[in-house]
Amino acid sequence: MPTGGQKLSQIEARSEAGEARPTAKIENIVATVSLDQQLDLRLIERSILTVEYNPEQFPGLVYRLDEPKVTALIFKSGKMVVTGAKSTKDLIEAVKKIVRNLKKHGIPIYGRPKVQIQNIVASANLNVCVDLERAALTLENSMYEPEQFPGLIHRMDEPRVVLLIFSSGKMVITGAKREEEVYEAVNKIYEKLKKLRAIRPC
Amino acid sequence: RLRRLQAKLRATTSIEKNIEQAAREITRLIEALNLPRSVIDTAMMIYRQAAEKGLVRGRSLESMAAAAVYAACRIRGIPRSIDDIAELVKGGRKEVARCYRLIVRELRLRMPIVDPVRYVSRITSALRLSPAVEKRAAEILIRARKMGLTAGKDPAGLAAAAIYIAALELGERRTQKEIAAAAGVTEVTVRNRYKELVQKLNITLPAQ
DNA sequence: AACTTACTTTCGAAAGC
DNA sequence: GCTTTAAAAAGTAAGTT
Repeated sequence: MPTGGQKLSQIEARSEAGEARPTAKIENIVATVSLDQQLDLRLIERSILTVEYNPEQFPGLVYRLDEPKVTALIFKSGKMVVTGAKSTKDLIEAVKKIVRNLKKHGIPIYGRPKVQIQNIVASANLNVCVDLERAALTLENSMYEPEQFPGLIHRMDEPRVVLLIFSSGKMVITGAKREEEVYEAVNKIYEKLKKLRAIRPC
Repeated sequence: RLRRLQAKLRATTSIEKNIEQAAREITRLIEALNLPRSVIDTAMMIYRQAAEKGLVRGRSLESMAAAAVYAACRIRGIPRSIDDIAELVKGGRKEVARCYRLIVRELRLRMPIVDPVRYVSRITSALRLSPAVEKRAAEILIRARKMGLTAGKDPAGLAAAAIYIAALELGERRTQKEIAAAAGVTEVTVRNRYKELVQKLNITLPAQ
């Protein structure tokens, strides 16, 4: 078990004994932001030429920021969805930049934006291969349909996340609301696969 | 209390009528796919359980019936892809797949993992290959699975590659194009699987 | 045959059809 | 349910060169 509080991404892939250790990386954070005010999307569309806005197709206005590289969907209710951030810091920085930019272009913003993380997507590597057939037969709440998708889909109860596990030992974790849940899920699935003897050397 | 009884009776009648109609649809699909009659019983049992759990509400009967047939084929080890079945209904592959996942999850069905060996005879017979090729292809697939080469790969592609190799070994060569068409995968997939099997199983093909 | 691009699966929120 | 966004995993597909 890794040292408490330390992020898996900072932990070495292998201990001195040579035992494989999982590594994880946050790939995408999806968050909602509330500005608590109505917005005139047509005004934003006229002021900022780089946005996309097709209300017939989708009610949100698409705003892309280069640094941090995120995409925001802005709605007339003053709520938005920000996707693409690789860290909480990037997310906060991006929201500040977007609000600052709107103001700079003459769109008045009154209150402080309220940010809520809705989903965290991460990739991880157990650094050992997984016997998917064995895992599929012994792991609860899992689905493995190689005709349709090469990964085993596992719905974990606690933390409540979904994992896409591949035979290479690499995986995708999604549905997490806190970064800690990602590391918790990776450690938990690693221990469980070991217990089920569904781990094999690569 | 009479009202409740009537409502319950009405609901039961409604479900029974739905199941009757589904039985006709399931029979149609099974005949169109040339599946053994025994699959009907399994598919009907699955559909009935799904209907009784209320999984049919708001979903097309056609797609749910197709999903039940696909699940029945899986349980009975009959090699039919979800596309083979989905192309016979208007909902499309995506909806049939969604219904199938719903059925498996809600009824907590333990689906056996698709065995590529099951696809072999279907492909070899379409190409008029000998039983010897069939037997050899199965051996290759069993060895491949033991070595962990089949995880995550499309069983049809694996079967196609094993047959390609077995046919070459036994002097009954078929082109990758012919085999790919019979298996319902692309030539690129047959080639990729074939290369990996030959390399990792140390298979030596006859010269030329 | 290589490359490129693109689609399969998973997740969540937004507003409206 | 759908529409739109982003991102990863590994396999398969399709179009070019």
